[in-house]
Amino acid sequence: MNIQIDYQSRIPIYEQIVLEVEKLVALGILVSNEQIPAIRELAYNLGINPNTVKKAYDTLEKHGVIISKSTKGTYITDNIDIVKNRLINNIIDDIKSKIVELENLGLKKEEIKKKIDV
Amino acid sequence: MNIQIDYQSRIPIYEQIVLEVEKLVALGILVSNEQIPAIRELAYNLGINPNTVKKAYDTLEKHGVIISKSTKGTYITDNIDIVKNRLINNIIDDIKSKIVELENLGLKKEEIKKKIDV
DNA sequence: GTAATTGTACTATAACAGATAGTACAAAGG
DNA sequence: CCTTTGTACTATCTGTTATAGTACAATTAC
Repeated sequence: MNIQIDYQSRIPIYEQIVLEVEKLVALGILVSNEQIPAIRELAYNLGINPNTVKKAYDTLEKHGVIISKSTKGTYITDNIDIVKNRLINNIIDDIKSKIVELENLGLKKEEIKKKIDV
Repeated sequence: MNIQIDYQSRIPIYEQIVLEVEKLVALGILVSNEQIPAIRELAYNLGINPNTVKKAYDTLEKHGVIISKSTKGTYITDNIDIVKNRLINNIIDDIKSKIVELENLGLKKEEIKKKIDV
């Protein structure tokens, strides 16, 4: 599993793992029912502590992205579409709120459209 | 100076002050050469430590938003337009990168346009 | 069988950024 | 003088993040 961590980032490592896995799922790189690396394995590969990976996996399970099957490993949920849609909607909402910010600063929709070139 | 701080936010207080002041400047609520509250005064009003406000003011001065005049107080720069334009460009860049994210997730420009309703 | 691997669950500690507390100084202005 | 201003320290506290280490039960592989 190819995950990129920025150790200088303000975003905690465990949360970067969450975001990266969700992105890989949304991109279709990780598919339904696929097994993802064991906690200790991913920790070793990233050069970080297993507890940190565990924390990320716990969050991902709470988000409904993965399912841990006790001694059998951890797997991607079979409901990828929900994950993808949630991700897309979050981004859309971000964009919308930023457009409102721009409007508050006096920009008209036409100017915004021109600047962001949609 | 009406500043809103979210003490639960992950964004540090001093940085929230920076963002809020820059927003007030961009909105035209704070105008060129206007004096802003003394460090101790704003700290008292917000119920926080003067050192925290000092850190925010230092950052704002580095950003070219305010100028401190030793014992005479602290003032808004006379070059508000630069501050405003920088703020706008930052938001635009944010939006652009999020649009790229959406495209990577398979959305076409037309779909994006429809969803964000620009 | 048994050794290795899996997720899980702890406790303890370290490291870091952010925030607070307190003190002090020089300069300006009334 | 006294107050207010920005500035400059040191020390400490706090909460989050991350590490270290250990242990256990269940499954898998050989």
